[in-house]
Amino acid sequence: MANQLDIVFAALADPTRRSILMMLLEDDMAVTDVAEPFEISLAAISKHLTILTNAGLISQEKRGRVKWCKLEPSALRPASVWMQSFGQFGELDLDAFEAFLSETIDADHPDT
Amino acid sequence: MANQLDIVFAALADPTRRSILMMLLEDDMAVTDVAEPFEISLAAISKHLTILTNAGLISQEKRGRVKWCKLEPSALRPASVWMQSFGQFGELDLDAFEAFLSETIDADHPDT
DNA sequence: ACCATATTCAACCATTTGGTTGATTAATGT
DNA sequence: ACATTAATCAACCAAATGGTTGAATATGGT
Repeated sequence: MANQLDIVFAALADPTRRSILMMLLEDDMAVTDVAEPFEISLAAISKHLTILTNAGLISQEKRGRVKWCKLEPSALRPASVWMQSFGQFGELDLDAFEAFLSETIDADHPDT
Repeated sequence: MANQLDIVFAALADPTRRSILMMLLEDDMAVTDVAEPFEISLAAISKHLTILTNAGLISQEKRGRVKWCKLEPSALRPASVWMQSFGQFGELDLDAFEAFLSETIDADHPDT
């Protein structure tokens, strides 16, 4: 019954999942490697990855015994577009974004 | 413990709450009037409004016995900025947005 | 064949979420 | 004073969420 926006926003509402997405910005990763920086169990990470996959935010492809996770940024588009309806902050302020991004990485990534 | 992004994305993950935000795009509204199009109880709407207020997405001001709800679009900025990190869809396609918006209003607003 | 590695599954648990109803508080109209 | 209207509170409920552990399922290396 939940629509795509529900699912995408709910997926983004968890800091572990946002952190995973940030990690995947750099490169595709195996499930075990995704889990490595976090203190929770591999099974918990696996669940988070399922949620991200259901939201379309990542895709997973199994090669051998390794399942590779790949960022799918286009899945964010509907949510991003939705937010622009309130977006009287106009065009993106890239400097503010860079500052925000580095803070976020520090706060969200347990190990970096 | 939850940070602001958690709270904002979680607030946006519910279709009733997004619908309320859309309604408030047009004008400030009293709680009773916000509740009118929905089939759930006034108390449930009141809870949704508390969640939106905690996320900073609306503000509420009591004048007389009426509590007015006002959209606070600037609260969306951090979330919107965050999403741009994945935004290889570049600048906003306004036509796509308009189309999306009208669909969303139809789907989310029970009465319109 | 055997063992190790990668990942998921299943069952469980505590907390949160979104809803309900009935009572309550506060402001207004007559 | 009294009834009406606006909104929240309190107690409760079912379902979803985010986590755990231990077992199961592939796949790969030797």
